[in-house]
Amino acid sequence: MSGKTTIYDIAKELNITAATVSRALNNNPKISKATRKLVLETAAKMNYEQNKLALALKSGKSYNIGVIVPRIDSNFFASIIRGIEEELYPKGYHVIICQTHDQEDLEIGNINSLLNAQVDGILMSISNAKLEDNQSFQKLLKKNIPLIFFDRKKDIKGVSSVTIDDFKGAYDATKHLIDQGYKRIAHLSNDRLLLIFKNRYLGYKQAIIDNGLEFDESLVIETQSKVHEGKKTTKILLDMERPPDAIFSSSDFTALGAIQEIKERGLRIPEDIGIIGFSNEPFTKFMELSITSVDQSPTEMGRITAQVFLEEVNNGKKIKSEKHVVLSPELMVRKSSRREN
Amino acid sequence: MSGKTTIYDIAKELNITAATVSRALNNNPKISKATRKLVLETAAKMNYEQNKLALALKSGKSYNIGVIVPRIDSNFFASIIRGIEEELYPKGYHVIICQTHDQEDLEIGNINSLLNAQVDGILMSISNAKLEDNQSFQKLLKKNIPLIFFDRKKDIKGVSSVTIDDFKGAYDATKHLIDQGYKRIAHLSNDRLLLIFKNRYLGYKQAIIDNGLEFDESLVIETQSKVHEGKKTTKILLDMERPPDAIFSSSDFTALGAIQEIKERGLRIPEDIGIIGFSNEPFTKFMELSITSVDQSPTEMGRITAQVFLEEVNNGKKIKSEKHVVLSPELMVRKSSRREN
DNA sequence: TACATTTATGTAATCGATAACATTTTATAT
DNA sequence: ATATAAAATGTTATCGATTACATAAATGTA
Repeated sequence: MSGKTTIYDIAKELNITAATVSRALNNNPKISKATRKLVLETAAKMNYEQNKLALALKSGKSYNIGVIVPRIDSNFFASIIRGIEEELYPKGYHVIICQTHDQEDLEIGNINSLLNAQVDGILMSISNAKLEDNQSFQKLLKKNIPLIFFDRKKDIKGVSSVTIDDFKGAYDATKHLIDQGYKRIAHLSNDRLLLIFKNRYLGYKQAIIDNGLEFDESLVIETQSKVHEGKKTTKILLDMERPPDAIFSSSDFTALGAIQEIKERGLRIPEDIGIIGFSNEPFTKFMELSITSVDQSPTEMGRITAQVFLEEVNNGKKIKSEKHVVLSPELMVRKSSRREN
Repeated sequence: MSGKTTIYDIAKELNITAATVSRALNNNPKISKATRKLVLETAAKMNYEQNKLALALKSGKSYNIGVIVPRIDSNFFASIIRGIEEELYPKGYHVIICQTHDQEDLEIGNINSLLNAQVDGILMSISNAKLEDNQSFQKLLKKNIPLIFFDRKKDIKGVSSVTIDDFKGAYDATKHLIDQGYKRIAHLSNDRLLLIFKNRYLGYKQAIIDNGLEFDESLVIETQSKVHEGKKTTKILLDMERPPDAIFSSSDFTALGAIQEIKERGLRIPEDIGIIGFSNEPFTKFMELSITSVDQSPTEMGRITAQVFLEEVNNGKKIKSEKHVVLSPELMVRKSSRREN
């Protein structure tokens, strides 16, 4: 009554064995055309549907993959997940989502929880830089379950990654500001234990140096990726004896906070101060004063992460080779930094 | 070597049977303290971890639930998913995400695919109004698998839903415009075969009528939830013989398009024309000209949807009772409609 | 016709955990 | 010390599908 037709039901109905039914359903060559046809028809009639759970237990492949992100309700991560899902669904995979909220214990808990659920792979963006506990990762590797980092990675032997060239993104952004004539460029940084922020900092610094500007460490301030934090930090910058005339922010949200503070002080953007954010969040384009930002093509990143996973799976037991895909970011020049003409 | 310790391994190690191991691990009372301790220690030593797949096959509960949305990379749906995940993860559930991209075949495909994966329930926002094919839904119900609609629902007997009071949201928004002195209010609608848009239209209409304004059907135009569509439609409105002096849009994106068109014509907001959107997308608050919008508290909606699911699961075989939660929307009044003082 | 092949089907084990039922061991009462 | 109850453990079937191996049926060959 409650659905759930199994191959045994079909077998009984036709007075054959479950093995034969299984073979018929799987296009196994060792079966007569007549029987196959009969089984297929009966299966359809009885609304048979394969129980993937049983298959998974038998085969050791669940066709589920886990995706771990700090949070899902940010355009960046949501877009990555979109890309992953679109790439994997056609191949028969389902995507399980876990959020860590930047909590280390949840990060580890999620990994274990996904392992218990027998996922075929884990794609994740690590949230905690201090996550010294490589144990959970090692466990994955020992079990030969593909682990792939996207965006926020950790250097672990045998683990592939898909990231963007944060250094280049930052370098290009800073260079653009310099080209626009800005001389004293500040940088709203973030926890530099995380590679992405470290590299953005380094790219910024290199651009300053390469172009003969004075590099002033006091113009670099670490803050959190929140609007009000950006505002607070900008207050500090503007109150300096020699305030900056441009700000390259490692986050669109802090860039927005900076804009708010700058406007409150009656300063003009981009005439008096230039602003660039990072991530190309949708709102940067929507603002009347549109914000120049670095696009990370997150959907593409998700797609490629999924592809790298598929490659590893298809590679099977072969040599576990790391693959590191580095995508090129694109500077989206908008009003907040375009001073010419 | 490759991990995967099973209860049989532990049993062999201790010269007992798997059943005893299972009992020890599950705190079954029928076991001696000594054996339990021994098993627990050995399990820890051998890095045992329960295979949820085997458990799922045996128990018929996968502890996976499917969530089907049109797309995940919109703040609204991402926030709902966030709420769902946060509510269900602590209860041991994993959330599987599927996107339909508003395609009917994908919608049906997703349901079947999730069914095969033996999910314990499906939470979804239907994307296609024309989805006459109730077959897939009936299949779910027949199998006694909880199906719960959120936001975009369909009236199906036995199916619970969590929605917001779109009528009220629209009514309040329109009433607010009227209170601000706007006299000729247009409505950017959307496919009214979908209940949410139908109800927003009805709420708008009722507010117009209740407040003695003239209801003019030509001021209601269906469009798609895209910025450029909103712009295009607004063009039509502004070119009318008697153009509107306010626009209540069923989407924040069309509201944004409307603003762009209005500004290009040199009209002032909110002085000449008032604007209200729907959904309270993050950017509405970030804009310099912040947009008044109707908040749908999506994270809360997700949470409650999950709770309704849990209730149905715990209800077990009991009377299948529909539950319809209707959340109250909140009007977020911002600059785009605040004309007084 | 008799024997070798090929083809189709059946049998039974397996994946890992659980649980009803059976059996053994230990504790308690007489 | 013996009967009996209670506690602990073992045996085995089960969830649903797959598959190596065994067997039966069909076909081919001499």
